Amino acid sequence: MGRSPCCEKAHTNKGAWTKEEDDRLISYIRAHGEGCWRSLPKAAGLLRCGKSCRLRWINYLRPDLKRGNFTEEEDELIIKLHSLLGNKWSLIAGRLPGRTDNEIKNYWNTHIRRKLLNRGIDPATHRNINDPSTPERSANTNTTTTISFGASNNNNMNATGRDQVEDQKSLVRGIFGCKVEQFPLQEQQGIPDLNLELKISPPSCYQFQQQQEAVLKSGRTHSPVVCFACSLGLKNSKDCSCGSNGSVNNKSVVVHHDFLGLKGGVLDYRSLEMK
DNA sequence: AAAGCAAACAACCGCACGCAG
DNA sequence: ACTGCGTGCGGTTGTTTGCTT
Repeated sequence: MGRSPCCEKAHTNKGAWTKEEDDRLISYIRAHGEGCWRSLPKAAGLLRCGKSCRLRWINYLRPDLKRGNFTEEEDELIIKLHSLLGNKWSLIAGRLPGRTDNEIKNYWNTHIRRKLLNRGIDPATHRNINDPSTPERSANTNTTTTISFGASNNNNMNATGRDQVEDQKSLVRGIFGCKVEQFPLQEQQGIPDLNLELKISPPSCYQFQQQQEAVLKSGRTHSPVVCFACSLGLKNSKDCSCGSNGSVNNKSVVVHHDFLGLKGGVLDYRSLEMK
């Protein structure tokens, strides 16, 4: 038996939303909050599918949306993030406050794709179109692309390969706000591949302890120490090694790492694939 | 002014996933 | 373990808008 349809299609409106429908939806959500989209249309007196209501609210009616043109900085950030994440529009949107995945997706398809093509860059692979060594990588495939930083030590690598590795390192520095060289153990042992399916694993407790110890040894009282669990909004979780009050042994101050540039849990961590 | 075309935007659709029963 | 529900995501399609001829 198939699953039941999300709504009774025969009795729902489709197409563009009217001002009246918008007002009804806004006032209902203001009064009752988001959630239970399936029952919302009936409760709000709307002849719409719940999914349609959700989409309308998330993409156009939410009060925290930033409307208007994308800035040059936003353009470049989207390009960077897309090169790292592929068509994970919701993840990219999480890095751009006030922008929605749908908006970014449309903007990508109408503006940025052409912009990259004009630069001679393949928007799917982010590599030079004329470079024959470019590996095929479609954003729609399920293939996993890995960035192997360890390969940077390979003396046999050609100049293009080294450039690409440096680009990738630079990209990770830019996006994640850290230097690859900050993880000496990983350098020694060969840095594990960065899985572009974004299966991000928190750094080991050992790394965090090492940072703490270094701070304590240095005698600095306000040296920033990163807690990755907190950076993901997982305060007080079992993976949180800093404590929720932001202090470590009453000596150093933990700076909740600006993971993907989202301070203070702006990003709903559930949208990150933590595997 | 009108037709044709392309770009931009809004919305829909199907699928996948997490969760509760 | 299985099933159904609710929700979110990404791809695609439909509509509107603006430009060119």
